[in-house]
Amino acid sequence: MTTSTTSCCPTADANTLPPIPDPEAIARLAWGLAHPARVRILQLLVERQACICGEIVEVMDLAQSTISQHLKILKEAGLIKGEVNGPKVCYCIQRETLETLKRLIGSL
Amino acid sequence: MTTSTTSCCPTADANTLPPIPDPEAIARLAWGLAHPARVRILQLLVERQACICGEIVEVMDLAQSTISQHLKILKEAGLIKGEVNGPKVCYCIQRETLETLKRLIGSL
DNA sequence: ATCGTTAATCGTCGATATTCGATTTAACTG
DNA sequence: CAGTTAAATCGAATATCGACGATTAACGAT
Repeated sequence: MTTSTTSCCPTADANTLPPIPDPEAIARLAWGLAHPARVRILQLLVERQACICGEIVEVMDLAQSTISQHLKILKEAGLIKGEVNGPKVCYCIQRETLETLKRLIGSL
Repeated sequence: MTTSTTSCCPTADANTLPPIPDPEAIARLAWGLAHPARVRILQLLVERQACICGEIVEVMDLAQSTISQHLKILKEAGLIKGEVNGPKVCYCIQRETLETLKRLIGSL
């Protein structure tokens, strides 16, 4: 990475200057948290280990289609993943992405 | 806080169950980072210690008015503050808010 | 195969974001 | 005071979001 002109400082810059993270990557993840309903869903999924879509709908007085839309956004951001279980879908946090987000925010 | 019916568990819940952070507070801050241009501005302000508005405009090919708008949003979110310096305005990160954001995200 | 349940998708509406050029405001300079 | 520079604000066009009800799709059970 960086370059292949390895004459000087072969590993230094890679280690000492963590490249500035892609603003789009941060924005994309932050966007997942940029709505109270989505934050609440994430909090729910953290509180319980996982959660059926229907339970989320019950807790959060918003229409089922609206919740589904938010779940889609969270899924596209990679913040959650859903596992089909018969006619139900069980959602849970995608831990790695959440850690990535924390690390990226931490870089600021 | 909590309530004033102090009969049982006077301090326990406040200390052992860090209350679930207000989703709106998280969303409001995350919203500030939910656009690549705003992330880049924040990165600029971290990289340099502070930055004149004009410098930001030069770096980031967007119209001056657009940058000004993003700066306004960041300021309203409390993520930056601007200090008038003659005809110029010098922007810098508002450290406390950024730390708050990190802490809130960390709570997930 | 049909029904009932669960979740995703579609279509629409109003609200809000994003961007720009043009104008205004503010402050220094000669 | 007139002129210059810097930044904010205005106004408008476009795009995207957020919400909902209605419909569709997927699956289990009878």
